[in-house]
Amino acid sequence: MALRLYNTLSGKIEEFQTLQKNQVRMYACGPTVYDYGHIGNFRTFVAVDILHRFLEQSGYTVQHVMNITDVDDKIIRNSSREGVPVQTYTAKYEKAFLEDTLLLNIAQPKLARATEHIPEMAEFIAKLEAKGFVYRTEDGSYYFRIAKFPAYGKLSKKDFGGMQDGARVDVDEYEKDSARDFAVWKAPKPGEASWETSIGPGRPGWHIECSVMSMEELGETFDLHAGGEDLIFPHHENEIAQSEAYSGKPFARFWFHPRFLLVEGEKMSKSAGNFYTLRDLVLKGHKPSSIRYLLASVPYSTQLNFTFDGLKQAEVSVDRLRNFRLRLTSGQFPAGANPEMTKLAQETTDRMRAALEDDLNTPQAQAAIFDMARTANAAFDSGAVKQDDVPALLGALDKFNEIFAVLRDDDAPKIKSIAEWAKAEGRDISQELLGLLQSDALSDEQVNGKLAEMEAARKARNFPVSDAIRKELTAAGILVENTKDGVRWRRK
RNA sequence: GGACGGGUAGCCAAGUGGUAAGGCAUCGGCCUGCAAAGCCGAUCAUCAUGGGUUCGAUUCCCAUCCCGUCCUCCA
Repeated sequence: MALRLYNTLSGKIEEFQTLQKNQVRMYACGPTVYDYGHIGNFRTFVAVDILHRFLEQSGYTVQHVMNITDVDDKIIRNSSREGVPVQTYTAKYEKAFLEDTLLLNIAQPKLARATEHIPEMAEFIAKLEAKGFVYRTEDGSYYFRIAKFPAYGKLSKKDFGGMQDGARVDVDEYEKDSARDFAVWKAPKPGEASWETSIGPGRPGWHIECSVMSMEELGETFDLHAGGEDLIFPHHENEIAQSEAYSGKPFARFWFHPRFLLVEGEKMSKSAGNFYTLRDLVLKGHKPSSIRYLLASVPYSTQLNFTFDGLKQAEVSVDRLRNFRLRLTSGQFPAGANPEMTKLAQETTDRMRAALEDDLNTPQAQAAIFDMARTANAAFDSGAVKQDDVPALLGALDKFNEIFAVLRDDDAPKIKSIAEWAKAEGRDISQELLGLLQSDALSDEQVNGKLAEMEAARKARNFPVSDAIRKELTAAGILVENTKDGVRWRRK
């Protein structure tokens, strides 16, 4: 079997195929760095990351490029309002974005910054102009002539054939030949950032950077292009027009568009008061792993309802799997092997693979691992898990984690950097976050020392002392479990 | 208004032409010095509403209501 993916271009689920065997070349639209990333942004980036990880798990080498849009109207407006150069302004948010992706265990793609490719964009536009796809207006802007590109609309399934260019043309854009034509290059305006180039001064239009950078990094035709569903039109439609007009060849073969999320059942918006950046959530005391898990719990192809209740549930779910893993790594098992367990691990791995191959059905993959955990936990209790079964079970869990990336107990160190940032920015830090930070306060040695004391007290049946120590450790975010095989612990 | 996607238990949700995964929550039990973790059992779904097709629909078709995305710069 192979991965079957919904392709926006064909409007169908298709078998994913690459141009070169075992190699994927993909381009994902990244952030416009004008503010901190919100959870909607990260829903998209997590979805793309899951695709990336599953492709690697499937044996592909993945060449993954992501743009950083570091010049646009909003950036120019905000930076001038703050009185700082564009680069200073964008550097801050780019840094924050990259830290955020680390928080969520998003594998880092190769980055391509718009402002570092301005000369190439100018050349690209010059060639399009030479081919007649682009025209220059009196003020020095350049527009793409949609009428020259009959396939326009094939991605968004819009029919522009019957469109009449009416008299209803935007006042600012009176020079365009057709209202539908879009800017590939914007003439400079007083006080705005602009670049001197071979086609004159100005700055790039919104779409040109992606055409230029993706083709530069991945070739004129590559395997997959991703971005939020809102980018289908006009952004990706325009990219296709520019790129295919330029090269005369098909641009990306697969188009991957994660759907939007809702927050508490409603559209996320600042005015509705349900707008959250990733950092907002962390400051409220939510773990990055819970957030990632929740974002991955609904297929990318359907809308996700992001709720705080769901976030709590996600944390408990992740804990369950972490506990299961702890049992596997710290337990003592009778010698030998139980074929049932090996079979269970294999079936689980197969189920997860089949689920993900089915257009990345993440909840079914999760169901498979939970089924395994339940069955294996029951087998644990009855002593039916043997030494030789452990690697197989752990292996299935690892396969799961290669995709979902939530099982490491590393939330506390990650949160620490956010807490420091919050302090520097003068943001409020919740009690919950302070509590989470606690779990990193004691070193492994200190924890083990306390545990030794506790065990000694328990052996002496000095329960008041052992209970006091347990309480102390719990307060420090350490979960202690006493089992018949001895004591084990992990950071909550 | 047009195009498209969705409405499944208290919550998040998968899925199917033959009455429905998984997680969370709730209740009871087992285990346990306590706790934690785990297991077992139970409760919980007329699958938005109204029609139609069919031996049979939650799954296909139509209508209605609701939600979301896009219809030029929002992931």
